[in-house]
Parts: sequence; structure tokens; C-alpha cells
Amino acid sequence: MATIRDVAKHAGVSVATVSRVINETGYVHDDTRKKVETAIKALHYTPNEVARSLFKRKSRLIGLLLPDITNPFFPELARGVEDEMQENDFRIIFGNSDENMKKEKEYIQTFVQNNVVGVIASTNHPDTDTYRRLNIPVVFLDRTADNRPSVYADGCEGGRIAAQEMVARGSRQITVMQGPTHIRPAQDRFKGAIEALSEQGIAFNVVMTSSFSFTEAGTWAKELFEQHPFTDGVIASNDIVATAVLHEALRLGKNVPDDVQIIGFDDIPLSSLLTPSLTTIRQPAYDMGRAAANLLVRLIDDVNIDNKTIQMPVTFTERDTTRKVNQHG
Amino acid sequence: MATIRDVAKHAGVSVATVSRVINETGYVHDDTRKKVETAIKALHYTPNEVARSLFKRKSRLIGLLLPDITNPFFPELARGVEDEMQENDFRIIFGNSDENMKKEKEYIQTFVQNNVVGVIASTNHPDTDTYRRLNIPVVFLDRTADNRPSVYADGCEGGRIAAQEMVARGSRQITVMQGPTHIRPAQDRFKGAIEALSEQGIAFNVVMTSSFSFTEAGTWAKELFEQHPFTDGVIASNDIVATAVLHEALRLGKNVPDDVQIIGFDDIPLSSLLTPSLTTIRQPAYDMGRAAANLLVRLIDDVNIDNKTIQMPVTFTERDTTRKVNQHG
DNA sequence: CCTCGATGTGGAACCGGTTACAGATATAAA
DNA sequence: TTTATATCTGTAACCGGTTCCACATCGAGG
Repeated sequence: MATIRDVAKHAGVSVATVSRVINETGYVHDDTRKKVETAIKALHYTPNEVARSLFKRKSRLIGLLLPDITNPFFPELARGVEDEMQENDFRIIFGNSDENMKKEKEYIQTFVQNNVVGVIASTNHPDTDTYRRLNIPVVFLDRTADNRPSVYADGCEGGRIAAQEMVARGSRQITVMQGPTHIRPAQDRFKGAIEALSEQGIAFNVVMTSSFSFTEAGTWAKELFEQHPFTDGVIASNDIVATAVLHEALRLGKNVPDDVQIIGFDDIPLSSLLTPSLTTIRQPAYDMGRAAANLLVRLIDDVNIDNKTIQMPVTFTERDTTRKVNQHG
Repeated sequence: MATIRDVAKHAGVSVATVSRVINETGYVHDDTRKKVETAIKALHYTPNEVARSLFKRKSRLIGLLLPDITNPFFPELARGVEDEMQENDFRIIFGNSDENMKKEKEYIQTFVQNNVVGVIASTNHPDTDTYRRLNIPVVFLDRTADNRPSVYADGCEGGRIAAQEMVARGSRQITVMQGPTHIRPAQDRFKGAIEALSEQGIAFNVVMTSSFSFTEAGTWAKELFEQHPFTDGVIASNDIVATAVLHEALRLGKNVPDDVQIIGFDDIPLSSLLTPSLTTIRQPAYDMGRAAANLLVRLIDDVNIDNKTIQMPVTFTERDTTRKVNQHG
């Protein structure tokens, strides 16, 4: 690889001048600039980002920490982040945290060691030292931390909507699936749902689930219908769990939505492809990713930002696992 | 952030000694080592990877280039890569190429500028200068390039199997969907399928598709049944397209698999969750990712490697969009 | 013709690590 | 006691950029 000194020699100028040309800083005579530019082309020179990063104590890298790219909700987020970052000439160091604080910590550390200029993280513990001590901007994605930069959808509101719509469509023996206790958005949805049900005086059961994996979700779905066989409405903590519930219901010969209604959360690509297609509370994942990236870029550039916490809308996405509302009033 | 000089001062030794302690190289007296270690802890010192990388001309970063993380086949791959790399203390710079050579080139360039020590790429053009000129190891993933390090499943063989199984299950008016012409694995599958059909003297139609997006796939599915209404078997170029075909068939009131059989490719998580669940040619995506990462790590460590191209098995995964074979012999 | 600000360029320090090399001491062998 | 070798430590150059500062030249205004 050619270095800036090679270019300088080839062009018959000093390294300082070459640097000025590449960065378009300071004064450079037109003729000189041309000499340098031809030298750069001749040697196929591209500046070494590592050297730059060392001196400036700033790279063009940002860290992205997501729970699990294998969970279909996250690729959309990731893609949103990537597209926006790409357009702003940032690259992404990526890691899966598995909702595990130790892994998170390790990743954040290596991010810092690599001079990243910002971090986007889906963490359940934004208030730990791991994040507080960072002296680079952090944007929390799909998670909130009061008053710190974050992009998220209102899980609580989503849960409420799910409950209301389910009741409006006639379910009276509702089972709410409580997602993993250590995952914040799951708890918000749960809280929203049971609050709304309580307010309306509707009885409900609760089934706990302890992860979002496809394989385990089946077990909880079985458990649900064993423990609460007369359930006529299930509010799941996300679309993965909802899918498992749907499958189990069909396996048991139940008619969906006539015997059981099901509402999921997220609207992952899979949801619209199921039969019957899944009614869900949609989060605009791609847009959330983009918004988070955009916010981070602005924080990096130290733009004055009025609105550091961006709440994205959740929308009730009516499909075929719920009945039509006018059938029941 | 504390630097190595801070640590040296705090411990009353030279930077060289500190460096020796961190890297466990050369001689260091036990007492000295302890002094340094306490200093490191006291100052919360972690070495700056950028400075290291600059001097050594080698980082602990690798580049991962995938077509589109939003396509459900790739998160599994990515996760496999990440897990293996994590275990070997490498971090990943990630990018989506959209099967677009220009984007690829840009990414590869920035990878190099960041001193990555290796690259894993799903490219359709492994023989371009972009990859040939690289003087760091490259592993092609889900793609081949003769005799260069790669991990892939045999698309051709997969296509053949799909064709054979479909014929064995009684379809005689088969439509083969040809994936995007610029995507190698898609063409391999297509070739394998039509070869096998020709050998067996079975007539077939071809429908072209030009991307793997969920939204567009629906259009081609419609086209398929308009142009070839009597099709009784569809070999799709991947599970996304197969899903669209399944939906269209059901919409048209066809019985699957009795009127039309459908075979997909990949076995993405979605496939087993459809109704009817999708018969497909499975690629072990996660394992492929892991294998590619493992191979790259060995190449980086300059281990003598006998087997640089790893072919993973494709397996016929029988589900409910095909009939049982004994029904037809 | 002189002065001054704008323009143009290069030398060298610096970012935070690693390592070649030299010098010092301790220990073992002769 | 001398010599050879192993152990231990520090100085300084180096990786490839950026930028401060000093110095030189040029054109305009007095």
C-alpha cells in the first residue's frame, strides 16, 4: 500500500501538502493540487484510516449492538441503521448481545478500543456504568432511557391497543403472554395490556415466556392451552410467540379467529405470510433504525438537538387472526 | 482514557515493560509484573487497538459483506460468522452489498483502509480485481470461486434433487423459476433443476424473477399461474419466492400439494411455519457461517490448510407442499 | 517603494502503541 | 576468578496520518 510519503515524493511536495489536498483544508495552489492528484491516482493511494483515527482520536466507525440478528425483528432495524450510516460515510462494527450484560460490556469495550465515534445499542440496562461512562454519544434503539437519546416505539401503548382491540372484537377470556422479564419492551407491552384489561374490568390469565426463540415458543404455546383451555384471546409479546400460539391453536383443532383471537407484536415479515395472517401491533423497524442512525450522526456532529428521544408510532395492523369489529360492536 | 505511558509512570517503569506485560512477551520480573498489573487496574487501562493496528499493520477486525441482511437467509449466516469470530477475539465490520458491484468495491476499500485482517464475502464476482488484488485472506460464503477459499452449498445438486423429488412425486407439468441472472447460486440451482428434468425427459416451463424481495415475488407468482395455468409443480429459486407462489396458488383456490407441488430452497425459519409448511432444499446457513469464519481464522493464522473449499450438504426437507412419495411411486 | 494581509509550502511534533537494540545484573559453568 | 548465558529493563525509532508554526512569496493600497 502506498503511503502519504510515497505520494509526497512522487509529486515532489511535502506530506503536509498532500494532507491538505486530501482533506481540502488550508491553502494549496491549483498547480500543486493537480500534481498531487495525479500522484494519488498513479499510486492508487487511499489514506490509512487507522493512522487518521489514531491522531484524531476519532474514527469513521460506529458500534451497533443488537440482541440477536437471528430474531426477524432486528435485521430490519440493522438495515435501517446501515443505510443511513452508509450515506453518511460511517461503517459499522456489529455485535449480538443475546440480552446478556457481560457480552454487552465486552463489546462496548472493544468498540471503545477501536475508537468508534458513537454507539447504537438495544440494551435493557442503559443506566449502568457501561453506558454512563462512555464519552461518545450513544443512541438506544428499541429501548428507552429517560431523557437520553433513544428511538423506540411505545410498548405500553401498543399493549393497550392490543387489549382494547381484542376486547372490542369480543374476547372475554384473554390470556396475556408475559415476555422475558429482563427484556424491557416485552414488559412494557405486558404492562400496557394488563392495565387496559383491568380498566375495562376484563379478566385475564398470564403465561410467562422466558425467551423469544422459535423452538422454545412452541412449549409455551402448549402450556398456554393446557393451563387455560377456554382462552378465547391471546395477546402475545411478539410475533414469534404469536406464531407458535397460532400453530398450537390450529393443531388443537381450534378455529382462528372464531374460537381464539391472536394478536402479536412487531409485524415481522413472516406475520403477513402466515395462514391465517397474523394481526399484530406494528413497529416501523426499518424507520426506527434509520432514525436512530440519523440521530447518532447529528449527535456526533454536535448539532444542537432539541428532540433526543424519538418515539415512533405503533399501529394496529388488522389481519386474519382477529375477527372484524362490526361483528361484535 | 489512560495510555500506556500513564500506566508506565504510575508503575514506575518504562512503556516497553508495560507492553511486555500486556502482551506476555519477553522477560519481565514477577515483582515488576505485579506493579504493572496493579497500575493497569487502578487506571482502568485498556490498550488502544488503533495504535496497535497502526504499528502492526494488522487489526483484530474482519470485514463481512452480505447481499442483504433483510433476506431471511442471511441473518443465520451472519450469526454463525459472528459467533465463531467472537470466540476468536475478532470483531466484524458489516455491510450490505445489495448484489451490487459498486457497493461491494466501496466496502472492500474501506475494509482495507481499516486494516481488516480478513474478509468474508458473498459476491457474484470473486474473480474481479477487487478481490484478486487483496493481500489479505478472503473467504467466499454462499458462493464459490474455483480453488479459492470458500464455503458453499452445492446449488446445482440442490436443483437436481428438487427436480427428482418433484418428478418422483408425480408432477409432470413443472415450472422452474429462474432466479436473478446475476446471482450465482440462483443460476446453479436453476441449471441443476433443468438438467435433471431434461435427463428424465420431463417437459418444463421457465419463469424469470429478477430479485428476491417479498413484495416483488408476488408479481412473479401471479405471472406464473397466468402464463402456465396447468402447472402442477413449481421449483422456486428460494423460499421467499416459493412462499409467494404458495400464497398465489391458495388464492387461486388450488389445493397444495394435490393440484400443485412446491419446492423451495434454503429452509429459512419462515418455511416450517407456513400452512401448509414448505418443502424445501435445506442449506445449513448457521453452520456455513461458522465454517467460513473458522476457515478465515485459520487462513489468518497462516495454518497450513489442505481443504480450502468447503462444500456443505444440501438436504431435501420434506414437508407439506409436496405429496408423499409412496402415493405415486 | 514600502507595508500588510492573503496565499502557499515544508519541517517536525504528535497520536499510542510495539519492538530492535543496548546496557545492566544475576546465575551457572569452567 | 573469569566467562558465558539467561534474565530484566529502558531508550528511541517506527507505524501513517494531521496540524502547528515558521517562513516565503504575491498583490493591493498608501
